[in-house]
Amino acid sequence: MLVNDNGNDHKHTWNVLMASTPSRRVTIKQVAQEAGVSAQTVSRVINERPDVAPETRQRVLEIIERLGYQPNVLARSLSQQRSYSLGVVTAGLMYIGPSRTLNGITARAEALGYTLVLKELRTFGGYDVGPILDDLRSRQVDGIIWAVPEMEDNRRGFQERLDSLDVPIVFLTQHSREGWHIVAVDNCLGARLATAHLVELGHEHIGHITGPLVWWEARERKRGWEEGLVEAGIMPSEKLWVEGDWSAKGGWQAMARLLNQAPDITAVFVANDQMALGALHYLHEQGITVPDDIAMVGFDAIPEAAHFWPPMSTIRHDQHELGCRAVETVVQLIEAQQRGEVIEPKTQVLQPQLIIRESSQPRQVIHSQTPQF
Amino acid sequence: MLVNDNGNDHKHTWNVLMASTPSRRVTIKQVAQEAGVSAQTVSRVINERPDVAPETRQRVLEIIERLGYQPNVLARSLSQQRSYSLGVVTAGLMYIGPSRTLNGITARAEALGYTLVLKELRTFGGYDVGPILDDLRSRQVDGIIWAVPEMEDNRRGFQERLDSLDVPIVFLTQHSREGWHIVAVDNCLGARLATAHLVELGHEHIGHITGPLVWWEARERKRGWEEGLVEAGIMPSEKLWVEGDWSAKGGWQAMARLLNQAPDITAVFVANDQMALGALHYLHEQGITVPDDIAMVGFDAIPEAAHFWPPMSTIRHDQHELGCRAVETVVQLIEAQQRGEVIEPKTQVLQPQLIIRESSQPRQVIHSQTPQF
DNA sequence: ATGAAAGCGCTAACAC
DNA sequence: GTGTTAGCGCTTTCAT
Repeated sequence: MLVNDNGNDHKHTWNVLMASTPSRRVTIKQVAQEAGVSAQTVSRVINERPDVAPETRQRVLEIIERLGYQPNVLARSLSQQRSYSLGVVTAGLMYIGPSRTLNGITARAEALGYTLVLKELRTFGGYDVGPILDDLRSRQVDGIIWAVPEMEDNRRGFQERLDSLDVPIVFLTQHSREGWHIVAVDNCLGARLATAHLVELGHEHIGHITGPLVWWEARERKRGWEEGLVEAGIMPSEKLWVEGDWSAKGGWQAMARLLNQAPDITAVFVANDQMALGALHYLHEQGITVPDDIAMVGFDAIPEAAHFWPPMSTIRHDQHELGCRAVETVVQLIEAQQRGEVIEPKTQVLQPQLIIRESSQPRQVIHSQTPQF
Repeated sequence: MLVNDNGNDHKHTWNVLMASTPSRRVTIKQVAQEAGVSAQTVSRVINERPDVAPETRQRVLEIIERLGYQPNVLARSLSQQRSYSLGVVTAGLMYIGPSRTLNGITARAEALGYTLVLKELRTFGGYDVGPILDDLRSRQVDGIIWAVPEMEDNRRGFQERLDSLDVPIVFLTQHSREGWHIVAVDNCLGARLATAHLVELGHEHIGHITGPLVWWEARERKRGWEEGLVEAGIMPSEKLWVEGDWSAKGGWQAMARLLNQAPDITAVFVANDQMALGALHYLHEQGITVPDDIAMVGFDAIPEAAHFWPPMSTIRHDQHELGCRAVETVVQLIEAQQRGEVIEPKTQVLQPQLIIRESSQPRQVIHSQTPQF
C-alpha cells in the first residue's frame, strides 16, 4: 500500500506521511524502486563499493538525498553480524574522575567509527556481572569497556564468564591480572612520587588520608605512601594514616582524626584533591598554616587544585587518556578477532606525574604574588 | 551444519564452538529445535505471553538456561520497529555539570527499561545538527535527549528539521521555545536569589562575574543579577561585571579585572562555583578578606563549595533531576506517539535554591568553629 | 496452545 | 555492472 502510493507522486505523498503518521522511514527498497535499480545496487552505493556505474551511482545518490534516506544500522548489523558499537560500563558519573574517562572514551570511539551503548552501575560493588554482560551481548556490541574501578569483590564472577565470553573486553583501573586486558594508572608510583617529594622537603612525620580502602586505587596509593616512607628509612606507623571517603567532607573529618592521633605530623599526603580541599578547610579552621605548619600533597590534579588556598601540589594522571587507550585496545581486539587472530592479554600502565605548588613549598619560600597556573 | 551438529551432543559441541571460533551465538531456532517446539513458541516464552502450556514453558526455560540463550535485541528491534533505546547527545563531559545530568539520565533510563546510545559533541557550537540526528535515527533510537546547553547559534538548523523529525526529542538547558519540549533550570531566578541575598545583607555595590556570554545560562544568570539589582533600586552599571569562562583560572583573572574597574564593590555574585574558587584565590593573594571586605555567592552548589575557604554561599540546582525529567518526558512522548496521541510541547522549569554559608555572612558574625555542612 | 508463513531492512553470494 | 536469492534473528498474522 504504502509503496504503491509512493509510486505516483512521491514528494507529495511523502510529506503527507511525514506530517501525519509516526511514519515508516524510507527504506533501501523505496530508493531502489525510485531509482529503477535493485536494492543491491543501492546497497553498493551506500557502502561505496567500486562496482557501480558512475551514472547509476549518481542517480541513486540523488534519490537518497531527495528522499532523505538513512540506512537502518540495526538491519545492517543484523545481516553483517557486526554492530560497530561498544558497550561501556561505568559507575559514579556524578564524580569528575569517571566522567573524564568517559570523555576520553567518547572521543576515541567516535574517531574510530564506533557508537557507544552506555550503562552506569548504581553501585560500585555488590552487583552480579552476569546480567550486565548478557544485556550488552544481547545488543550485539562488538566489544566491551569495563570502566568500573576495581574494589573489594566487584570483579567476582568475571573469571568464570571471561572464557565463555565471545566479545572482547577491556578493563580499566584494575589490578594486573593474568589473562585480562587492563589499562590502569600507576597509583602506587604516583603516591611514591608525592611521598618522596615531601621527604625531600625535609619532612619526617608524613601522614596519609586514604580513599575508601575497599577501592583498589585507594589501597595502591596507600601502598605507595608506605613504600615512599620505607625508601626514606621511615617506618610507616598505623597512627599516621586515616581512612577517608574521597569527598571534601570526608577529608575534613579525616584531617581532624589524623591530627588527633598524630599531632606531630608536619606533612600529609591526601589520596585525592577533593579530600585535600576538606583537609585544608579543617586546618584553616584550626589556624594551622599550609605549608608552614603542615605541607600537603593531593592526587588527581583536578583543575581547581591550582586555586585552592594555598594552591595544591598534586599528582596528575590522565584519565582522558585512560579512556582513549581503552577504546584503542578493545578495537584492536575486535579487529584481531575478525581476522581470527588472538592478542595476548596484558596490562597497560600509565605513568602519573608530580605537580609542585605552594602547599608543599619549603617554609622559607614566600607566597608568590604572581602565580603561574 | 552448525545446527545439525548441535542435534547430537549439544553441550559438548557448544563448548568447543565457544572456545574455538568467534562463535555464532545461540539463536531462538536452536532453542526451539532443542525443545522440540517452534521458534514462535520460544518467542512466546521469552516475551512472557500467557498462551503457552505451563510444561512447555518450563521446558523451554530450562533449555534457554542450559544453552545460555540471549534474545538478539537488534533482531527484535528490527521486527518490532522499536528499539527501546534513547539517543543522548551531550557535550563537555570533562566538566561536572553535564556529567551529573548524564548521571540522572542513566538512572532514569535504566529504571524505565531503555538503553542509551551516547554521543558527545567535541564542541559546544559550530556543528551541523543534521548528521548527528541522522546518525541517531539510523540507529533507530525511539527518542532523543539533546543535552547540549544552548549557546550562540548551536540550535540553528533545528527548527527546519524538527517538524520532519519522526522521533520525539527533548531539549535540556535551553531557552523556552514555541513547539519544543524543554527541561531547564530557572537560572535567572537563581541569580536573583543570590543578588537579593547580597542586597539584604546591606551591600549596594554588587559586582558580577559572568560565564561565557555565548552561553544562554550565563546570559540568564547575568539577567538575574541585573533584575535583582533593579528590584532593589540599584542601577547595574557596566563597570560592575566582567566575563569569565566557567573555570577557576578564569575566575581568578576575572576577579582581578573586576576589582580593577570597580574597586568599591563590597560583594560579588559569581556565575559558578569554580570561578568563585578562583576569585577567592585572587582575593586571598591580595589580602582581601571574604566576607568581611567582599562577600561572595557562587552558583551550582558543587559539594566542594562547602569546603572553600571560607565556605561558599551558592545556588543549588539539581542537575541530576534535570536528567531524570528529560528521560521521563521523552519516554512519555514515545508512548504517546505509539498510541497515536500528541502531547503539546512545553517547557519545564526547575527551581533553584539559595544556600547561605560563610562567604556571605554579615560582617559581625564570627566564623563558626563547628560548621554545619 | 501451537505452528507456518511472511516480513522487518539490509547484505553476502552467486548468477548473468 | 547489475539483479536474484537467501538469510541475519526475531515477531506478527493467521491457521489449525
